[in-house]
Amino acid sequence: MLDMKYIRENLEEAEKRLQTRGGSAYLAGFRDLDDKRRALLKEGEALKALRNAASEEIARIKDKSQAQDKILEMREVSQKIKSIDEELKLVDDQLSAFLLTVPNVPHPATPVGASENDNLELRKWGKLPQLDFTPKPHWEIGEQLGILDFERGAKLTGARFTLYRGAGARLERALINFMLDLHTDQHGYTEMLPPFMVNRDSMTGTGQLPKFEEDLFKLVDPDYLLIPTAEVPVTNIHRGEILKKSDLPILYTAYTPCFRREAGSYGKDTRGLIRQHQFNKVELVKFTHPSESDNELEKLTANAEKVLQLLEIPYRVMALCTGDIGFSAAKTYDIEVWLPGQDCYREISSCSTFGDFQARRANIRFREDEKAKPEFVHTLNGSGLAVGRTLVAILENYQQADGSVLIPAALRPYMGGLERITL
RNA sequence: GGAGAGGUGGCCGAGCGGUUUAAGGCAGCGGUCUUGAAAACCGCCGAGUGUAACAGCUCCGUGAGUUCGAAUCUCACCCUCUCCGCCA
Repeated sequence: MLDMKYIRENLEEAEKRLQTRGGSAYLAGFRDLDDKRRALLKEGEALKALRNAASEEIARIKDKSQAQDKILEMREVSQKIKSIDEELKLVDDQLSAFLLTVPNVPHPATPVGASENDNLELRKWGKLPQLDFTPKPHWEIGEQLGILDFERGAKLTGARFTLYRGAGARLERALINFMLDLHTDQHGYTEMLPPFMVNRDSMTGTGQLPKFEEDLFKLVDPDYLLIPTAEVPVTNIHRGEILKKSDLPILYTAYTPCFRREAGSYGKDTRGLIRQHQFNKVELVKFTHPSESDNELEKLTANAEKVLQLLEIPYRVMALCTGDIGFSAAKTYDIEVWLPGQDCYREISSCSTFGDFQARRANIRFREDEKAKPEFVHTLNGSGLAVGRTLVAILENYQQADGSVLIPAALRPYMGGLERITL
């Protein structure tokens, strides 16, 4: 959520910056609602002050029959207050509902552009594998080795669900442990294991609600929603809290499955593991001092990159442009991994800073010093990494001419010493 | 699922219709004293909104209601704890 005061005082600038995302008239209607709200507030408060003073007076009069005039007068004032409050609540609800649907203002460093074609490539890492045979896509490798079963996944649930088997299941689990160990032991993150379903307040805090409900899986009876990313429960850990400045930055990592409806992506990536309704991810989340968030985004991205470096898989880092960043994000780096079986780079991690956008929604604050007023922290998060897509990258980059797949050296201890997956 | 108890400021905890601007304590901050520390004593010490600064207004789990006036009374919901049942 944007700062109302900022919008009020910088309406044109805010609108202009928002429009670099590609839409138009993001803030239309704000001025009217805001003026109306403030007028009602002022009127109501004046009447309440009057009533409070009169109530005190009535309290002091011992013989209440002497106070009848005042009481009758206040009865009318209270009626007036009630109707103003009702109207105010209506306007208030409209205004906050409106503000919750306005996306974040892009960071000044986010390159301006209309679509993913305008994203900037910042750096490349690793050598693309030179294969003396035609590389296969991971779904063929996985099916041939008997470690990925797409048909039975569909039988058990439906499209975009996959059954992992044997060394495939083990590899997924090895990757989860490998990533968590790296981030906790080497990068200073504290491991969390949060609930996989959350309430509406949590989804609103990070920005999934109210605008993106159709992307979420919902439970029927308690009104809970399955998390689309660990970002939601982990960022909401500190919802409504005032943190100690000395505790910042707070670094959390968490493994969770992620559940996404993928509404609107019918026919996209229908083969293989790339786009599933349920996938595993190890997430990195930070709560930082506002002055440190830019730095911390660089570090967080480097932490995610480290996973691919240790696995020795080539990748590149992209700076997303204003037209391609997510609703809550101010600035985003995508890490794209090389997939020889598909002859392209695919997103495997998305690392973002949200500025105070989520902190304002979720009311997460800190104090500059003991006596200072609380201020909003900055929140950041990134995949470290998407596990299923990492498994895809291993299958495609480490595939051999005979159909087997080598296990990256860093992962072998997590695979019981297994060096190669064969039929 | 059944029965009971309870949700008050960073924490503990009083208050159950009108000097409550939420008692008191702990923690925290500042000071006196001290070589220094501790102890003792004194002062400050929730959040939001608003103002040049005051003032004003709102907030005692959430929402509705009764009343001139609600932390306090009524109703609904949420959450926590205890016991019973069931259960990995």
